[in-house]
Amino acid sequence: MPLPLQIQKDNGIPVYVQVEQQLRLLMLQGVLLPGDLLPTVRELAVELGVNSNTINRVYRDLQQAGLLVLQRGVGTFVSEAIDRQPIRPKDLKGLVNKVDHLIELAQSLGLTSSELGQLLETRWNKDSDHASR
Amino acid sequence: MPLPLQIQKDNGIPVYVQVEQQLRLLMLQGVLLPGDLLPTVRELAVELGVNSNTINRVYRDLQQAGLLVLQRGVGTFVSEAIDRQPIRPKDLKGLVNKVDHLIELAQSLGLTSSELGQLLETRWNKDSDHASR
Amino acid sequence: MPLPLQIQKDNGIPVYVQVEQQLRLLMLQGVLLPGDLLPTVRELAVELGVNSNTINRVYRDLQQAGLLVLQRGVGTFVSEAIDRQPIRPKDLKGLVNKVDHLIELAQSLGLTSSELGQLLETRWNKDSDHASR
Amino acid sequence: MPLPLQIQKDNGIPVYVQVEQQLRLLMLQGVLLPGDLLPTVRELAVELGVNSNTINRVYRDLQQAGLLVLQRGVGTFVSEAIDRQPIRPKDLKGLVNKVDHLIELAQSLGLTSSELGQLLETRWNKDSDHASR
DNA sequence: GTGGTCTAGACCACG
DNA sequence: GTGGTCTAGACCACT
Repeated sequence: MPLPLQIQKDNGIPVYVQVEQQLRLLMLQGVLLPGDLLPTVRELAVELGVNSNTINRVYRDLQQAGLLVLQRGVGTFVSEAIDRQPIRPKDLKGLVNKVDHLIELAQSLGLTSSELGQLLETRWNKDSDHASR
Repeated sequence: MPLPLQIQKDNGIPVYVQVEQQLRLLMLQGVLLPGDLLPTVRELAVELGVNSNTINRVYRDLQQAGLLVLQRGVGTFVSEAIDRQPIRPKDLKGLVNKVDHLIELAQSLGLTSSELGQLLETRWNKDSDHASR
Repeated sequence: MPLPLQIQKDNGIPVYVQVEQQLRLLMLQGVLLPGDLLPTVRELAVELGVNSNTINRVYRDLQQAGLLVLQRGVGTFVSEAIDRQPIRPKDLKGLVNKVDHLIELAQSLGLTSSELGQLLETRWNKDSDHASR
Repeated sequence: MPLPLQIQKDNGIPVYVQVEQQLRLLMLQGVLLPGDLLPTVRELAVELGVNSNTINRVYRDLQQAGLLVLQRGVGTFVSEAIDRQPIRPKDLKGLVNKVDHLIELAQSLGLTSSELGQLLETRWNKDSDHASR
């Protein structure tokens, strides 16, 4: 089963960023577990319809972040030594639930996705401001 | 009173995007109301410590979006004819409340800001997928 | 004055690694100081006779390492916030002196550069082994 | 007694290079003497936890370099006819001593292993430049 | 004119 | 067959 990755070309966000973020999310969700073998660079490139250089960069970046292990001639694996545990399914479910409710509310108020995202970021930073003072 | 704008240079998101989004949010929140006079391009540029070209672009973009009106020799105003009403303070309060709770939850689970943002975007698009089917 | 960079193509070590290492060394030596403006991506590429993508990668890697600050449309600078001071000229001189003596000795014994390098790495790791136990 | 070989996977340097360099060093140090029998390809592969193809390549390379002799059905031996004498224990001791002192100094200055290696290489080449002029 | 992304394709290094 | 490097060149985003 191929990974559930979807990219949007020409939405402004670089493809490699999109893929990286989605892979991070999959690891966070426990869909990708430590030791798992990822698709070949070329495979994923074909699957997503992008150049293999782009996937190359994705894998490399995630390796530098300590999330993947690249073995030349062998393949690419989810790092065994991720210092962070994936979220427990129950917690994840609760989180997604809240997110969905929030989205529903925002949409009922006529907000766009980016507006909600901006609001979220603003509030997040506000919190961290307080925390760091 | 200066506008409550905060930008982060070198966080990857273009400055002009940050300013645009935040101005949109302020209008949405009713902090900026139709007819309000905005700071001069130069004033705002100095205040934020950015190139005035950048603010120029912000104002231009928002004018094209119909949100601002530029009157040469007079100043820049929030458009009187915004087709969309700002959110009612009560609704906004409820929304921000939910956002804050969500952030709290996400932080307690060890998520980063960008991860939560990514999750939000994923779920938002998932919804729209359903809606469009 | 151009930066004193020299690369050897086809010596096995990737060009981007060579350039990165040499730039790091220049910062260490204080030849490149915080705030200094580096050559344009394209300039350096031409100067070294490589593709600009390669230099692009060098700058990007060093940015991720916190050593450079890239400003689109402006240029590339040595980071002001390097947490590490360049070596004092006096110390550097002493170090280079020792290095030169060591090289002389190694050469008199008929060692090759890579053999000395290997010996150095072996001993270095031996030390860290002890230290970490 | 097994050979004192240590490899680090995923440190960027190919495994076969690490093994080759360390074997060369052992011969240089006189740990491996002409006529000595080396471990079987499979043995060494198992011991180091690498693919036997890798060890195969190591032995092949070192044979081509004239350092090893492969006798089918018998085993692999250190060549009797190495044109270069191992370093005398006394000289080696002196060299290692200097290396250790250098490492100590470099570490006290906060250098990393690779930085010192880079410095060493730079100086080495500088010398050869002079010599060749 | 800055840096940034992406492509198509060649060639290399490793197993 | 893996991943890795590099090129030439196009096009984009930002100042």
